[in-house]
Amino acid sequence: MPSPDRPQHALPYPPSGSTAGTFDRGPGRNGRGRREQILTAAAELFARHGFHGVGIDDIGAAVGISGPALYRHFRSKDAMLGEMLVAISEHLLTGGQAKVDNAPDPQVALRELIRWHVDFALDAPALITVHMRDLANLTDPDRRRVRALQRRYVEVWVDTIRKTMPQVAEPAARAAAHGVFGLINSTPHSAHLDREQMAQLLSRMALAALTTPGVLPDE
Amino acid sequence: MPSPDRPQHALPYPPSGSTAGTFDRGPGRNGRGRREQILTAAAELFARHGFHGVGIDDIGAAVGISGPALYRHFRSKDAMLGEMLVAISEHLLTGGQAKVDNAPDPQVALRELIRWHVDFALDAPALITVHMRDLANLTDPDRRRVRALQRRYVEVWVDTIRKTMPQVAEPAARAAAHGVFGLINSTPHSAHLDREQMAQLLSRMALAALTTPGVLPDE
DNA sequence: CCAGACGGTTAACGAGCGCTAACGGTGCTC
DNA sequence: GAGCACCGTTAGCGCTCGTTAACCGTCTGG
Repeated sequence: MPSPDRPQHALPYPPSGSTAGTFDRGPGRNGRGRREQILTAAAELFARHGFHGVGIDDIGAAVGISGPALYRHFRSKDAMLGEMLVAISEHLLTGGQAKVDNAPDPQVALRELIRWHVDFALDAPALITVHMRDLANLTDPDRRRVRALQRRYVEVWVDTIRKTMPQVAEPAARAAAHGVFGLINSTPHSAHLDREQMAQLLSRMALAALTTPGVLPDE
Repeated sequence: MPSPDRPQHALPYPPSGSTAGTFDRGPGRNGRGRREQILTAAAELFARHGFHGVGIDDIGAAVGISGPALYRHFRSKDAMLGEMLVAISEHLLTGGQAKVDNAPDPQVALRELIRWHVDFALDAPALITVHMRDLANLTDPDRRRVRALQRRYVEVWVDTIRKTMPQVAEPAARAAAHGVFGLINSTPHSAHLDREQMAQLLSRMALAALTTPGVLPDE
């Protein structure tokens, strides 16, 4: 890892601050908490140093265990990234779809969609970063799954955009949606406003970019 | 490299399409062309597979030579990335600064700035991708240089934004600038429109996001 | 109370990869 | 035409890192 902030070496047993590890011993009753804890730590590290810039030992150290112990929870390092990105993509899609389904009209749907994505980006900047950057490091089947989910998520946006502005051509709507993702996902690069200000700013920029008359071309 | 499109193995000597390699033999008169050719090929590969996903042999193969031959032109693989990213950052900064300096007023300056960045993103999508994704893989000194150049480029934007809208607070302007970068840099993810349509769309989205009244908060 | 799953440990293997070493051919310059 | 800079080549070293092997304490269910 070339970057600074390399995680320290781990203590032989869970460090003081560890919440899990005391209540979830024994067969069967654990698993869930530990796996999530590992994925969270791994996401943070992947976001900072990139997938290949993080070693298995680093991830282990971040949760207070040693490298190879991770293989009790995941089949491989690739599987960690895969599970992480598939989970994000599914979360984004189902949440976005739900927002649209529950909205009374397309205008509200679009605002809700924007806010949904903004909230996610602000609450999980590490996941957003990894999601944007490390797609290329996925296994082929994992990448196919993630790509498929992404495509469906984009379609939700495209449909909503075209319902609010029926004269916009589909390719333009798709390109605009990608642009808005880029806009909103820029959040990890600028954390100088507080959360609510940032959410408002991004939401308004996104809405203005999409709905200002004359921006999206008529077909 | 996990992804498809892995470059084929190279022929022992420059392939048919090679432009350089025939005219620039001998001591002294070459160098420039070859280095650029290598950086271009490397940028393309880095963009597709990530810095660590590309081997020295892959880069060599892409320009028709074998891996270690690259060390006749670059000190190390890190140096290639470093030179690449420093060059981009300088190019972006000096070009952007020039646009602002030559503009008659801030409004025009902002439009020119947007168009400048859009053109660059559309003409060099590989460089943009690498620039966004592989900053973490730079050597510490290289990263410092790139970061410094980026900061200055952002300042050009922040100044221009605040000259057109003096009531906007600096942190908000900075966050907005980052957002617009994300918007414009999303271009590699959506190449479904032709160049000019894409340029217009991105420029208008960016301008609307920045200048629509009520979007950027008053201080 | 004991069988066994769970979830840790350390040691070590093997592959991949960046980089160096050693060497050779080509074409310019004096 | 001797010398040399340039720019290739192949062989191989050494390190990093993902992964597996072998082993062990702890807690639980029958």
